[in-house]
Amino acid sequence: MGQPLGSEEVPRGGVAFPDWAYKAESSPGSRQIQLWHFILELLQKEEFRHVIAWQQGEYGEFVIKDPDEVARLWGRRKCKPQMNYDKLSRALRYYYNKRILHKTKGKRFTYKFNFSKLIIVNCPLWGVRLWIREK
DNA sequence: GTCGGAAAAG
DNA sequence: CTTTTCCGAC
Repeated sequence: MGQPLGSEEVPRGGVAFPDWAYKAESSPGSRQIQLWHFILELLQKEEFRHVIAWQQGEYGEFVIKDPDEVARLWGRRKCKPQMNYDKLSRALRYYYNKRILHKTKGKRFTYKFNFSKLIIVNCPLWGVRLWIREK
């Protein structure tokens, strides 16, 4: 009793807030939204389930069901009308070395977040769940 | 489709 | 630094 109302679930697991999860728009300077933020944003909304969705079975794995639409949405967000899946996927490929994503080989349009070093947390800034790196 | 080098933009 | 653009290779 007497617990403050309106407080969301607190992050589980002794969370630290390091690098890339917090590089949102609130970063010092002027950093734009990053692609993996955008992907996560789409993934959490039901209205985009026909465009991009989590793959059942493997946690962190997602399938782009409509590459053209994802590219269009991404292009709109970044004011890059000429965006297409070919370019978007190149940006995704740069994440391989950054250890944010990797490809699920053999599965079309399927990628996977590196949950080996990720942890789920509630992001108080957006009121959404984000994955951040475990420290 | 997917990969990754290279150059360029912001 | 991240992402965009272009593109040859597989």
